[in-house]
Amino acid sequence: MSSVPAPAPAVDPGLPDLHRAVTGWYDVAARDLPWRDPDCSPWGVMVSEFMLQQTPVVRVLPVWRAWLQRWPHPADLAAASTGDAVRAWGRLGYPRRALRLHAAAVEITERHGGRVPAGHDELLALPGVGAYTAAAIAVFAFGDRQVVVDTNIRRVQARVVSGRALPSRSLTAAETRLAERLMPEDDALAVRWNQAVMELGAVVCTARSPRCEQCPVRHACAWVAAGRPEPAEAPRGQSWHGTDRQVRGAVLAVLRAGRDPVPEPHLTGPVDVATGTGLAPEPLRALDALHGLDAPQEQRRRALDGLIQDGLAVRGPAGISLPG
DNA sequence: TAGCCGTGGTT
DNA sequence: TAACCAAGGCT
Repeated sequence: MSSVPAPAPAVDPGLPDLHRAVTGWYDVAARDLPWRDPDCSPWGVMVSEFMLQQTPVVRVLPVWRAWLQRWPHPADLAAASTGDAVRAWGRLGYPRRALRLHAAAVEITERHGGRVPAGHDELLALPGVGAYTAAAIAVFAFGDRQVVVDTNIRRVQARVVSGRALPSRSLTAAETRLAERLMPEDDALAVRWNQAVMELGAVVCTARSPRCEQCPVRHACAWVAAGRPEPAEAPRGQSWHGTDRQVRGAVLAVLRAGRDPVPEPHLTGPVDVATGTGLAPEPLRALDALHGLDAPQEQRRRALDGLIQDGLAVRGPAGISLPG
């Protein structure tokens, strides 16, 4: 025994206190979300994780309910068309996530007997499942003791432990190691801990106006102790107006609004082509919005080509539509 | 790795 | 009001 080197010192001798404070707060303050229901299926958890990638909870809720109602099991979605998945995705944004979720459902159906796999590596191999989502499903659907590092947890760690206003732009190995050291050893407690820190970051330790007065660990927070210094680096800024992304979204909105193929010139041609086309009211409204952007034909064509390239749209004899 | 991929609420 | 931000993944 004496030859065994002493273990590295714990991050903080008060770690159990931290665990108690945060999970205790969570027990009282947690939002009642359907995918946190103990009866929620792994598939329900998985769908929620896909939808929550870069999309706020309040916008996910109604779409998630309708999705699970329509496709209660992976095989149900796998049997549907990708176009139906994209349409059901609605306006959640990043519609390629709908394609990836569909592809994942196909793979689960064909290679996992229709059941969401429980293993982290098998999850990670699914389309649209990265390090975060694999860990999240393993933890929240199967009770695994896995390290979850999302934007909320990164921010809480940056403030409470590192004393910085915001984490760096990209995830570092040090952050993952820190998350591992902070995680409780007990499996069940680790699940709650992950959920609780995430929730704390989502509703209290927010990016712009943190509600420190509501924070269960404000007295142990390094950032508060340092006087809440400003962020080290300026935010990147997400450009939108006039971008290809904006046009791409507007083109897809036209396709999503109706079932009938849209003649290609209506999307990419001169603006006046769009008038009196016999389109249903909804697609016509979306088409007006597209043309209201006043984007060059070249840009609209580029957007459409990109959508087709990505499998979000198909070119048929009668025009452009969502896939099959 | 940095840039790209939607959409709408908040500040 | 323009900018920022949101339970990321992929190339």
